[in-house]
Amino acid sequence: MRIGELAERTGVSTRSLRYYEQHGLLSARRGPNGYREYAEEDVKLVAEIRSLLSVGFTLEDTRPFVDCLRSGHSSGGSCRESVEVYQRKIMQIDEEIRVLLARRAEVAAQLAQSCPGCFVRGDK
Amino acid sequence: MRIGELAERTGVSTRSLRYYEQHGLLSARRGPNGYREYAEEDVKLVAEIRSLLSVGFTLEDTRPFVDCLRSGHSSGGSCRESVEVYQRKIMQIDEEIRVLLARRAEVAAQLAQSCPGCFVRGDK
DNA sequence: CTTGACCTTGACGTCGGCGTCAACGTTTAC
DNA sequence: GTAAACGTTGACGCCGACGTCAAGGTCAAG
Repeated sequence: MRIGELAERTGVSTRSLRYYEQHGLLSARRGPNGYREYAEEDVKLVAEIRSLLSVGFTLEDTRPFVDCLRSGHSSGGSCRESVEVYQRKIMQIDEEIRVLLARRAEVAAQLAQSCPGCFVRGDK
Repeated sequence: MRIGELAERTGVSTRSLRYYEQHGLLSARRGPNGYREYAEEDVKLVAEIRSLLSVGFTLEDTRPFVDCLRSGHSSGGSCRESVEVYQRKIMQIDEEIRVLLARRAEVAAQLAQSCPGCFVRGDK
């Protein structure tokens, strides 16, 4: 299939598909006219990439998952490196949450000081 | 005082001070040689800006606080508009936290599926 | 007088994941 | 045959808060 069809079937722009290829996450045979030719499996690769991006992974983070799928595994997450990325990511998210909670408290404290009568939904 | 001294006293780069001025948050008299001349109060203005930036405010967000200080209030947060920004910001942080918690759960679930034996610190 | 520490404006680079346009070749439908 | 709908590469724009040159003017100390 060509890039337009892959784009339509995955709901991803052709620009993004070329971008992924440029970064080594996707690869395509080339037809005699220079057009990219994709295989069925590429639909799954793209789906995996988008799924990971949507939960905050960077493109780099998705690489082990893509490699994992390419190497024959049915799930992109079932390789050691993917699992490591999962774990790093969770720790990273936890850290971000900690930062946000601290900020939240700090801002709420400043608000309380500037405006003693004010309160915020969620505070007790 | 000139820009170098203000930079040193506030711990902010001269580049940042000029950037704040460019965006209307700081203003300076000009000496006969074209050099910026700052007043003592500007130290407080800069401190307020940095304090807010450090808890995740954008430069735009700091404007009401700066205006508030300039209009004579002793605290940048004691004006109506500042309070509104505080409240918007808290709601915004809460939303980000919600998003992160959802992502965290989603990633942890995928990890658990790909790697049934794996667990993450913080999960019970 | 000269060095060098200060100041000025202007403008490009950073980071990521693309959107969007340009300028062109190919295929498909009528 | 021709026009629309595809494909190609290349390159700039975006967002925010600056860092970092470049190319110059100003001023105090020796």
